[in-house]
Amino acid sequence: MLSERRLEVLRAIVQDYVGTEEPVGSKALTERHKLGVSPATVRNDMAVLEEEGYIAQPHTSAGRIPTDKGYRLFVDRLAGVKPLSTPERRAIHNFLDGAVDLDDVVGRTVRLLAQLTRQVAVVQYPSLTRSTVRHVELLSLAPARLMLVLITDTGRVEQRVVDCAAPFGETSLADLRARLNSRVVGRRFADVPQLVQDLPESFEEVEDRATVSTVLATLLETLVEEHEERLMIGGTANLTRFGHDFPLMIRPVLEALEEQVVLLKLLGEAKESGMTVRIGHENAHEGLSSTSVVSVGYGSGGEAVAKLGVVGPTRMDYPGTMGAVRAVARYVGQILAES
Amino acid sequence: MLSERRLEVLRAIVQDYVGTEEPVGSKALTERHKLGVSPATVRNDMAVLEEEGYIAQPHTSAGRIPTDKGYRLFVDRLAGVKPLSTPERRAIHNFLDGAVDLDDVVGRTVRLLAQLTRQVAVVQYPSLTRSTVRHVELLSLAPARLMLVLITDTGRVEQRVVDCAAPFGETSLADLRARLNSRVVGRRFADVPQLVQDLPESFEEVEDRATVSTVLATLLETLVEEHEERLMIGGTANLTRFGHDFPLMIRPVLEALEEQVVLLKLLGEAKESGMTVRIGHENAHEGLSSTSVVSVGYGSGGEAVAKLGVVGPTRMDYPGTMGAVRAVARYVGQILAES
DNA sequence: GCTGGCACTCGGACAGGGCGAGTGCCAAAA
DNA sequence: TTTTGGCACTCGCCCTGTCCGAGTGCCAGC
Repeated sequence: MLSERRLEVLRAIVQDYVGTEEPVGSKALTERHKLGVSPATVRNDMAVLEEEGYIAQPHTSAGRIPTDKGYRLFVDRLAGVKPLSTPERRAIHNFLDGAVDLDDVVGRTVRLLAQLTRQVAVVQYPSLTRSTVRHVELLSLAPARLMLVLITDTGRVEQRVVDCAAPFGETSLADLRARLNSRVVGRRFADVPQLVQDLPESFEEVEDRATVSTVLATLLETLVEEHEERLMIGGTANLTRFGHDFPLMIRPVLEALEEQVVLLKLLGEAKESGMTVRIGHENAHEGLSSTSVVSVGYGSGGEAVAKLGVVGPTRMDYPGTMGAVRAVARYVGQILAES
Repeated sequence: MLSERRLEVLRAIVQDYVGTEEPVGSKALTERHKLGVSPATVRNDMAVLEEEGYIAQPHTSAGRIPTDKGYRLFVDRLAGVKPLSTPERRAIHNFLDGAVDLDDVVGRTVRLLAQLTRQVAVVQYPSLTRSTVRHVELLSLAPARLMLVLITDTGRVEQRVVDCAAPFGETSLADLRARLNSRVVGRRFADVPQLVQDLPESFEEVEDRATVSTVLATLLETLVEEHEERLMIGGTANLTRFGHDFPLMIRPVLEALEEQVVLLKLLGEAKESGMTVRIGHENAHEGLSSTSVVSVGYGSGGEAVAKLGVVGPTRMDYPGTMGAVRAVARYVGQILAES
């Protein structure tokens, strides 16, 4: 177990390194922080911290930098979440209040997060399966061609064209539309499958039954498809602030960010509730092994319907970033609840 | 006027520089290309080309590199458009054929273009104003709340929520829906405003007239709004192949790419028909002053409904890039026409 | 357990020298 | 007039050696 002072030394190292981007030595530490001990003592503590794997030195005769394990300890035990300043809060409100539709909300959120944290922001669209149905619409585009439109309580709209084997009459269409809506409106998407499974049987015409089945199949397919998991990223220009070695780091990160699948997995790995911080090698994807990901769920009501977060160098201002991410997530939740 | 041989020298310089990324000297030129003259002659030609501003030398005693003006001449008079290889064509088909909806088409196109050209790809969604209406749908979400859904022949779907002052009955709604569709289906969006302007008057109830006006206002607003001009970008990881000085160049480019407005303006400046190549400082945005943009319109029928293109270093393989951009645009056009 | 002192290590910055690619100019050849 | 070979010159790059200083580890003393 590390003594209180050693933890204090680690905290100081992290803070200084995040600020200066340079390995921090014992002398500088004692000058900038009131540790109440001499550099020599700090050196001993550093030796222990290094022994334990919390810090490392890039080369002999250089200062120390925190390891992933060091950041982990810092985040878990040494750092709080820094609340935002009043101007920052106001900025969030100003920025988000003018949004007109869901695309706009997500777009603004991405830009806001990127600006606030000065890092790469990732925002997932509210997931279908966790939302509730506001309305289901069926329209006929051509005799044997329907369009299915789903509207969620988070304002998301999903549409899909359905080709039927046989023409489907207007009355049957109205009928199906009414029944469908009466069953699913207000329910969670996750519950939809079992709510509609017996619908085809209630139609008399054989052809109609087939059509209804096709429509329902499309509906269910829409719900499970990966396509539901859209996301938006922004602030990639902030990658240039990565550090001196950014030319080497930036490429794998950009590549990872281009792969929606990777990002979705990244967010998917985060805890369901509360904020998740994944540091360096804790991220499965190796392109992201020198980045940290701070993510949190957000939602219109009590529970999360999607996640958002930022990706930045492991050497990031964790308290500030966590504060910004949390604040934005909360406010986006409110916005969605209102709309 | 430059002699034939001098043009040949310029062409050789561009080709070599694009290939090697290094200033090219007179000796190397004569070795790699069969110019039939000695290095000394080439030196004289180079002196003239430099005098005229087509090439420049980064420092004394280094080789020459093409200037923007040099690339311009190269593109205009010296280079053809390189047709794609058979495997490349096949790749386009394979890649694009599986698309299920418009988002998917655009997404695949972006990835395809980025991969083919190894540069940053930008694809604009088919514009509303140049598409034709396939269907207009009105649904009632709540008594005084409607949803307007627009479907275009290019498969694009746009929806908007309309809040009305007064409730709007089901019959009025059906009535409006029918009238609206009978007037606009199959027409170009650009013509919609004048086609619907007298609709409110045909309703008897004063309240209904107000509602109809509101709905139409929203409809027209949807058409003109910037929001219509969505686009998707991809392949930003290719920016790392920019050259040795990429750490300096990449930032302004990333910043420019984040600004949809900038990109839209960029594409907007391109010619309506045929391919447009903007080289270096020809681009208005200064962050892009060391990049070239190759863009072209694409569309489902004869005329262009949107544009797509790539952004890369001025030192790019113009013939190859132009070939890829043109081929992709053509095939996307076909895909859209079929769907 | 803390502190001051001390020798040691090593990376980074700086300067000088050699190398070589490339140039410009010029006089001679075609 | 154009092309060519020759030649002196320039200058960026790389390699080397040196110096400097920050930072370390260790140790003896408090």
